Amino acid sequence: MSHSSKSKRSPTIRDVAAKANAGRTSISRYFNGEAHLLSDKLKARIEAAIQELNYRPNQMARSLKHGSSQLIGLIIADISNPFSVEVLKGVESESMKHGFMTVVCNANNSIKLECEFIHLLKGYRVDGLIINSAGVNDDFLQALKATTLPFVLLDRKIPNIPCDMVGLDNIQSAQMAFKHLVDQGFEALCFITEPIQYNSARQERLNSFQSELQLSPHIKGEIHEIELPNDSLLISTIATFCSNHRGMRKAIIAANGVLSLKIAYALKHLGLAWGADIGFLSFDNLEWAELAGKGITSISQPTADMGKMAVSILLDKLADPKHQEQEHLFQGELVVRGSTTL
Amino acid sequence: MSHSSKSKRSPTIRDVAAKANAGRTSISRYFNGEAHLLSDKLKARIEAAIQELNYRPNQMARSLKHGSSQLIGLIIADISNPFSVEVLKGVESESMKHGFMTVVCNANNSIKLECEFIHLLKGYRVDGLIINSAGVNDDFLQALKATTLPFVLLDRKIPNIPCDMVGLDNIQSAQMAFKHLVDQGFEALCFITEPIQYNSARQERLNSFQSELQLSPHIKGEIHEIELPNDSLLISTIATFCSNHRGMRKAIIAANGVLSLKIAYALKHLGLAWGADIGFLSFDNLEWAELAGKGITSISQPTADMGKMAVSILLDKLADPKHQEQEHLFQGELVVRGSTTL
DNA sequence: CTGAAAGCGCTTACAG
DNA sequence: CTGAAAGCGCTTACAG
Repeated sequence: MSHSSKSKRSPTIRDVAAKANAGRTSISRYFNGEAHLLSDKLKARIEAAIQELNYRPNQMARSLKHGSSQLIGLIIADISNPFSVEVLKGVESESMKHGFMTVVCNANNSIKLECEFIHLLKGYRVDGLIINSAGVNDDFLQALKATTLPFVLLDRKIPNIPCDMVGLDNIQSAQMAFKHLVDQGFEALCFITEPIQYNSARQERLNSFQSELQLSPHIKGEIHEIELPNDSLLISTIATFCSNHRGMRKAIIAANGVLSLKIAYALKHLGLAWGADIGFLSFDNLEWAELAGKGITSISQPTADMGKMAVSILLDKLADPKHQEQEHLFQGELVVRGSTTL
Repeated sequence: MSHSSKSKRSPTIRDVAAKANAGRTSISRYFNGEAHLLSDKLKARIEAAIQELNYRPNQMARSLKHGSSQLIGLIIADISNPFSVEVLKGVESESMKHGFMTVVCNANNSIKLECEFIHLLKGYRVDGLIINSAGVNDDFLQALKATTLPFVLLDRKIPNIPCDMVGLDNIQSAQMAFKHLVDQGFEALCFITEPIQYNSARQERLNSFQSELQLSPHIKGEIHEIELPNDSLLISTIATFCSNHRGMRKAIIAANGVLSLKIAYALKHLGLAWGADIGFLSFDNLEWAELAGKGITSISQPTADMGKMAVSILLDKLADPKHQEQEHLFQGELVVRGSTTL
């Protein structure tokens, strides 16, 4: 009984060898960069047989024998986040360039699912992992450790453990955001983030904001952690912030793009126009940032480059498992739009 | 020499068998739903050994033997399109539910890359393919045929060949869009699409629009195929459309979401406010549709459901290769916003 | 330049 | 209830 959907099973190296009147070794050589060792006649027969049978080597068998699957696992915290999509594109193109395929898994913001993916990917013997973690908790660390697979962290890191990682320079970025708002004459700033626990990027952005605040006593600041989705809390938080700072020039800072979308809706709901009634600055550049109202000032990240860099670091690690851990931080770029120029 | 990054290679079924003082068959049974055949004592020893070694079966070996990889390949024309992301989420969640992993490939709108992915995925012996094709040309059909893999088409179909496919009811959707605009009193309609060649969805939307136009002689209509990116052509096309129809109530229809974004920028560039100076209707619902100007009226697709349905049809096909081809069309939903209520 | 044979880590009849 | 052995489709020493 055949397992393939069509009646014929896929041809194997054996079939090709038979048809080409050659040994299996020669077929294998043909596909493994050793074609030059073959005589022209043999090579011609092999090529004909491959053509005729439409043969493709079975990667599963290949991986099993060779020990490497030429697969890179990419675990994404939330594929709905445009940030992640751009990262994915960078990872995929760079992987392909080096002969690897990417297996993308969307953890849907669930650490549990993320751990499951780690195990699944290990099962398929991916050569390495690139992880934009949904959250670095103990379960996650446990799972990661259990795989013994080389990995690179993206955007988020593990506290107190040197790891390969690529991300944004959150300290610099938050400083830049803060400075820009102060320069624009804002006097009261409301920093809103999703829960920072288990998430180093959010922590760094928040901490950096807090430090700046302490250095600028004349600026009023508020910090709020809000777990999404929670539109009503978002709305009431902003409303309260506004009523607490009447008469002052106020601005909101959204710690990431997903939040920015929600905040934009909240502001709309409250009838507050960014760039007129209130300032608004967003981490992550959104494709619609110029279209909404007067435009939304953003901290832009070189997302695709971050994906590429992650692959590059992973390949270093694959080539040399003892390679020193690398931490590559990219600078954020401030894109000024109407929302912060009252 | 070890291939793993850490010094220890992964434990195999052999190691577990040795440690549990059992045969490999029993270990295999334990992992294949035949644990009930094992005596409690044997089972206990096996579990202990698995724990101790942190053993996970090698899926590559499993696939090789079993003939099925439990992998579904998903080829996406353009992952930057939010439509695709939603589809991906549907496909992934439904696949997982049935014990399959999804291997996502982003063709980046390149038919060439798409063909390459088809071959690569075949190499890894995925059990089936879900394809949101970048374009159905001869190369694509050739590649698809060569794989002999079961497949389901998403959003786009192959002319003249019955295939499993899921997509939008484009005829109905375009009619609904047309009717809505006419009902709102628009007199001149400008339908803009990316090139329709090799793309059934675009063809259907365009054709349906054209048919409606013929049934409504009092409505002026224009149709434009524009290959992206081409901001200047977009701008000049719209400008010309407007000057050709002075004094009439005008509206633009964007054939998909990617185009809508570009058109929104073009309108902004021209200083035309949708919902005031001109009407604007978009196929595909965009997350920011309510935030931009007065909001953008959209034809919304049940994208995640489409992904799930695709998996479901593929599984039917896997269970019974002779299963009758299914074509599942979803109804579009009109979401009215400010852009079409002048 | 070429090929036979062993073996990668599993599963599945088959035998007990 | 349990396990030895063959074999999935490859690659890699090894031998000629």
